[in-house]
Amino acid sequence: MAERRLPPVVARMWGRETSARHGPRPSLDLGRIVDAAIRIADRDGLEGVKMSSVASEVGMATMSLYRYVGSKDELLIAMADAAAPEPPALDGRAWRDYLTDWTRANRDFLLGRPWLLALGQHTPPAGPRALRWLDRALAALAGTGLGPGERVNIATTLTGYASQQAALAHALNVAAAGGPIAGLAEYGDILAEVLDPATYPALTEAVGANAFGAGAEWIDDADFTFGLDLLLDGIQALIDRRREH
Amino acid sequence: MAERRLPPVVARMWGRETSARHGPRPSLDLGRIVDAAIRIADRDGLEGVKMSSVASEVGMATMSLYRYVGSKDELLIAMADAAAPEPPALDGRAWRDYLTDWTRANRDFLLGRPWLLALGQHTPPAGPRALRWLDRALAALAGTGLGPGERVNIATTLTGYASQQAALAHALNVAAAGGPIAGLAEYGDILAEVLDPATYPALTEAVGANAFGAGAEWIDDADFTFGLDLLLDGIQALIDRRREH
DNA sequence: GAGATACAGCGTACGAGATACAGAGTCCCC
DNA sequence: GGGGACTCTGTATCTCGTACGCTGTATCTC
Repeated sequence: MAERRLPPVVARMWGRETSARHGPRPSLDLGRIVDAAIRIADRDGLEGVKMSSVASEVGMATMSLYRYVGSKDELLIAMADAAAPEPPALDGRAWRDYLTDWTRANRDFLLGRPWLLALGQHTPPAGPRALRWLDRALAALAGTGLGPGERVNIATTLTGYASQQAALAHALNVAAAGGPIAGLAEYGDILAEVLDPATYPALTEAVGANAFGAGAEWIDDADFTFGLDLLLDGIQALIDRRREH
Repeated sequence: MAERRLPPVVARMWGRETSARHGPRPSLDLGRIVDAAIRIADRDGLEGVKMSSVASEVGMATMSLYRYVGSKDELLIAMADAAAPEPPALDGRAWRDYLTDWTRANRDFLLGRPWLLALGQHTPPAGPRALRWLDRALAALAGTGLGPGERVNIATTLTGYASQQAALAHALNVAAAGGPIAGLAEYGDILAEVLDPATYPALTEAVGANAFGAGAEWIDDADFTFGLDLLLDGIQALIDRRREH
């Protein structure tokens, strides 16, 4: 088992720059580069983020970025963390109240920066922002009598729920704005055109009942709340079970 | 509002090949190409899927593929659909029984083909396989008195839950196998090294309590079932509410 | 002070990979 | 039996990420 170190960017995200002993001082820092990259992603989407475009945004040569990031993937990791806002303040609220707010805020910032969804979190959270989110959720669950592992588990599940909902809502927004499929109504039309009722009986019926037509319930805020309440109810049940034990 | 057609691959996925009137018959079909691509992805991961590697897998020149797919992205869309197995058979089971099975099967095939997770479903399902999955879930909910939109919504939520869980489990597997972060224990060590207790009080405590150490509860099958039951309980509650109305 | 040295910034070059284009062969249709 | 659409393919191009090495500079050592 080889010895593992922090991925270099992660170290830099925490300000653990190896203090230079010799040579000129760096004229930039990771933060400025990441901010520039985020600005570009907000404006042009993730495909606009190229090493060259980021470099010119900060006014440096392309290769200069590699003094700070090691690879484009590392830059993306740093972006994923820095693009999140600060988590909502706990303010002594009860766990359920707070976590509702927390999860909604989580979904909302993903919707505001949809390129975060395309990034896909393939790594456990290790940046300062992401860990601050995790910390607040754990703090909210402090008085519940749940074990530390359970609390982490819950926070993770809620994060997953938030990004799932964000991805869904975003897919719809894209569709409505004229993506490959124009919108829900179009989607229903396409299905109707293509479906064989023998192979897809239930779906055919749903299409016939206009489940995909305009005004159909799909994912909106009521759905978000509904699903979230399911999860929170379950957590409540778990707390109760632990308490009587 | 411009007229929308099916994305070209989708049409081909449904066998809507524009029947050739002149010229030589195609020596391949989309299915063979997609199968080859899936074989490569299973063996070498998603990075192994290049137009050139797929082409040589089917024994054709790279550019020949473009007679069938239009672009690499289209190929990926077709792969995403074809890589799913058939959904479990309903066999007259009750909705809850079936959907439990359905959701688990959904998670499992994602775990068996982790590159599907990296693909990220940015489009609503439109392939034959994906729609068969949707159809079966809708069928399972047929007798419940829920509206068509609600049923679709439920199926979507469960799919999301399955992929969320799969992504989580896969991230852990990668970590355990020596990804950028070696495993949970290492993760805890790293956090311990980096955290400032003043800014991350609850997290620090969790790390201290070994929430990330070996043997900590995280995501395993019990967690999957637990979360799933939460959702299903909620669905049951919704059904009951609709019934009394 | 006067090197020595490590490190910042950057120009150039290379390599991978997707895809545009054009030519050559093939087969259906009239 | 000729025309034209359609298939297959080689070559060329374009976009990007990034390795390498040079140049200058600021700090350290003596």
